[in-house]
Amino acid sequence: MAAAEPLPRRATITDVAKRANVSTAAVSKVLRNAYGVSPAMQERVRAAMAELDYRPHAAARGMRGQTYTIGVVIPDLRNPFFPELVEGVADHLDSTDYQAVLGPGGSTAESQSRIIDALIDRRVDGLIMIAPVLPRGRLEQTARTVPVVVIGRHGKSADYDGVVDDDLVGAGLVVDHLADLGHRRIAHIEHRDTARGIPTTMPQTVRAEGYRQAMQRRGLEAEIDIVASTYSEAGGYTAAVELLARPVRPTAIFAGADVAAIGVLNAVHEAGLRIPEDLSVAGYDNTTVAAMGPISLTSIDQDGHLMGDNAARLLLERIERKRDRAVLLSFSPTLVARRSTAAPRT
Amino acid sequence: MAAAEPLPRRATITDVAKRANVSTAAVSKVLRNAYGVSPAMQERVRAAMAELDYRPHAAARGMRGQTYTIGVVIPDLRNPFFPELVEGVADHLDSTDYQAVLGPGGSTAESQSRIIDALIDRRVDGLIMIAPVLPRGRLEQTARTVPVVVIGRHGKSADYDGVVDDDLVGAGLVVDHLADLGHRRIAHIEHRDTARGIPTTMPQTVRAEGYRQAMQRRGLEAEIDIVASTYSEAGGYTAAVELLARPVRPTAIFAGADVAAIGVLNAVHEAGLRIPEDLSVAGYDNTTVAAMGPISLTSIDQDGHLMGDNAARLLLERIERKRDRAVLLSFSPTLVARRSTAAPRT
DNA sequence: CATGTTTCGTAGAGCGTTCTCCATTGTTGT
DNA sequence: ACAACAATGGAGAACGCTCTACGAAACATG
Repeated sequence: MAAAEPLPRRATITDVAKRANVSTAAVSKVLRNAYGVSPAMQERVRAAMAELDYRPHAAARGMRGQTYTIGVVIPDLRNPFFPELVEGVADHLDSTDYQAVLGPGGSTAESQSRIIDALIDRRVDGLIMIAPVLPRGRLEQTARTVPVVVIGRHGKSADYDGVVDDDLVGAGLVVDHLADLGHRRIAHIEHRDTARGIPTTMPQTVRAEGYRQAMQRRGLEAEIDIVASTYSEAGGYTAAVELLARPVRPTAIFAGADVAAIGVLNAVHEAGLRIPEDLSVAGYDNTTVAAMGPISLTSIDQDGHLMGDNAARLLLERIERKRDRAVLLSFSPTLVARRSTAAPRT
Repeated sequence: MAAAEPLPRRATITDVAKRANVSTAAVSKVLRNAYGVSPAMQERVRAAMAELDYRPHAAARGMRGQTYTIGVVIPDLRNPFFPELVEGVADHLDSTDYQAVLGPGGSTAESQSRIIDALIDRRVDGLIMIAPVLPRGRLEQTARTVPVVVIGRHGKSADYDGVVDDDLVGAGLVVDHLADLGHRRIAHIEHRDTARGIPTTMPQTVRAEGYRQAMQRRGLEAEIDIVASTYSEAGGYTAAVELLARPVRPTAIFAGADVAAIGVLNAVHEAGLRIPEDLSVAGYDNTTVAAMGPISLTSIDQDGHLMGDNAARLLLERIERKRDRAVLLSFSPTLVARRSTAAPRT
């Protein structure tokens, strides 16, 4: 509307300094609320910043100090559990000067590596990695360059902090729930990574192990039946097809992830069987889909918001050097029973 | 492993220059493949970069030149359509020097505004905004500061480019599909924003208008029945409850978004009605949930990948000043018929 | 009143790039 | 042979901020 806005250039620290009749150093101090500035000067500088609508230039700050930017590496935007984590992180950071930025990581080690480098090139102050598939060595090497918190990898490390769901317990909850209902032939669908390495620390491995231990605990070791597939709709589908073709069918299927459970549902549907009358199905992650009426999937709920919140807290502690030892936080999940599980027909 | 890595400091342009026995200016030229570099020097510099494992420092580049970073503002990570767009953007950028970074925007104008500022403070070269809820003025003001492409807002602007799905056509496809099946009482669930402003350019408004026009075209203007609610599971649920309580029930419900359709499914389920025998339900967006066996929702598919790809292309054109006029690309959606729609019972 | 001790404020050198000149070549035209 | 010009490489000033010194007060101490 206005005819001539002569120079819509952004105000810099120099502009503010001129306006307030102080040095740029002084303005910088106010900005970082560093030591050595009188209330009077505080006031003047803040006023000048407000008048000029000044916002510090994060990239420029980064050249010497911090960027106040946290990079979050997220492998798969489609996984409905991850937004929960991100929201937890973002909410925590809202009360600080830091800002989260997401790097779309992709699901391969190469693409995740690329994104991590890209974020470091952009000088993030710290990195939160959600379920990274990187080899441990790469993780630790990165963690020595920049503060890192890893979400969803078990194994402890001296170089980074960790936040995990106790998948061992979670898998146990499912088995107990099904066994309590009277099931004995409880099968499990596991995610078997074709890639090399990182065996025991990934959630899928721990979930399978939890299933195994719980089956033993309940005296069902003879019924242990694990199908290796992938945590995806297609993976769940093929695994279910395989299980349904067994001479003696399982009466319950525990899929290691909700997405896979959906695939199971599809297969069961196609086979003309009914849930839960003919077969009980349980998932893991308690994603929003699980709660949907027509699906109503029994699942394990992890408090993603809480986990994200804690990850952010740990990272800030690390960035601000308030703590020297590495930490691994483990959160206990809970079971949410829905209509996809019931007592087996006798 | 190695006992003494004395200085794991990152290599800078100066290190490369020293190593190759040239000036930093020369290295910079190679980096930007600018004019005035002999093949011999090219070679030497590239070798030095490789040996030192040098990666340019995006933040520092930004001080004078570009950061090669594209900000993508995404309002809701839970919306399963958005990852499609992001993937399209990321794939396009993969073949360039640019890198996408996501800003978790939130669904309010304030939070989106904050994120946009935060990204600009971090000196992104351009911004892709996914379905922003900002007032048009704010959008254009931002667009005058930094190159912008907006996805999912109809209205044309001189200051930014746009990429949209032709929601008018999409809504028409649904009505035609249902009318062809023999339905007459086709109700529509609209997202009515409580916030002020931005009326005609938002997708929801266009979808409702498309519904209206199509109903007229099919001679069903007397049956037009729009319930204002929100595009969410809860919103779809309450709207459906309202519709099912009508003295004369609709035989088909066209929810403006898949999430809302899920809510409808829940309500119908609870009411003890069957789909599609008692009621046909259609959604919009063809999210992954729609395809799931137990849900099998007829929906409108937009090619998110293609839209994201084009948004990235437009943005790069704008950043590199290859084009002066603003552009609005409109993509035609297609209908995906599934089991949630069928002929009404006579 | 000379001497410490705080407290407040500024100068000015970086941080890792880009980019505008400018200097030095070698090549061409006359 | 000499100007004119293209091609190549480098010097050095930005960019917007932080941060280490250091100076100048103001105050307390003996």
